[in-house]
Amino acid sequence: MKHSRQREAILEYLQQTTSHPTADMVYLHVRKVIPNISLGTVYRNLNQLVGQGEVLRLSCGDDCDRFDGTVSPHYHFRCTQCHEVSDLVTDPLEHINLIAGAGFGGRIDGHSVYFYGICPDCLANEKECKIRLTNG
Amino acid sequence: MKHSRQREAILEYLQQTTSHPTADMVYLHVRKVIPNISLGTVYRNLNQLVGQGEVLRLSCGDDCDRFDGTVSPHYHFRCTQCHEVSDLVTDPLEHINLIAGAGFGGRIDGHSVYFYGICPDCLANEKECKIRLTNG
DNA sequence: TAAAATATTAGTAATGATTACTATTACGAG
DNA sequence: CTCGTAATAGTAATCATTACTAATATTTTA
Repeated sequence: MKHSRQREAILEYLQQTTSHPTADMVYLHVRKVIPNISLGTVYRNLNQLVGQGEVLRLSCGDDCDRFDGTVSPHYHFRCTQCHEVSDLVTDPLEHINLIAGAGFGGRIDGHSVYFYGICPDCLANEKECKIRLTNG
Repeated sequence: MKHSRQREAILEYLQQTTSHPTADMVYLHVRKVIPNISLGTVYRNLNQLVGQGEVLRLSCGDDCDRFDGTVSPHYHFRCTQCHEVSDLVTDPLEHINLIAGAGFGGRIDGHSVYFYGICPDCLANEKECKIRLTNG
């Protein structure tokens, strides 16, 4: 399917960043290229791209959704301290669909996994704090 | 911790139902016992119960959160057709924390998994439809 | 016990992400 | 080019959730 200029710019940004921006962050960035694009257009095109499987929607329990231009199977990690969402390099766990499907009357098409904990940066800061508390 | 009458009623309802109600559904049910309870009170107490680990919050990418009074480890399935959320009887997959943690600089505290697909009921209806389409 | 301190509430207003709407603009087929 | 369709910008509306406040309930303390 051919993309409009606006949709193309949104997709390009998502494919080129490793962050997992919210709709608002996408809006702010794409405005640098198309200054008068509207937020509604961003939402509409994000939904369309998700529907076509060209973009992933991440709902990790934050107040707002995030979007990911990398559609190959991978998992996500959310820091419970800074709320940053990052990719996790792990082999896909396709077998868990089978485990879950055993004895289930329905059809399992897939799964999404969100790991949570403290990210490397916050962990470093935490340690730093403890050292500071101990020494001072 | 001692619960107020309102919080007790909310917790009781969540522990006794196998559905995974939204805050609004909790509100509607608890109103049968405490008719003038306010929606804000429901939200405030749900947040408090979640914070204390007495209730789970489910964020499966629906527009609104759902709540679960069963806190022992288990997984959830969301039907992409009727949007119903149900429990899935499966062994906990604790080992995937280790798999994911390999080579990751941060600390992984846990994970949440949502399976999706077609639930038994919708699957039955779908088949029925196809039969009907074929025959008529 | 009663008075004072604290916690919780009902009700309502505010917030913020997302969607709906509408008049206008871009664009491909004939 | 001209018509018809699709997409847009801008704005208003929606809906889940949170914030606020004056009033009520509960606990503490004397």
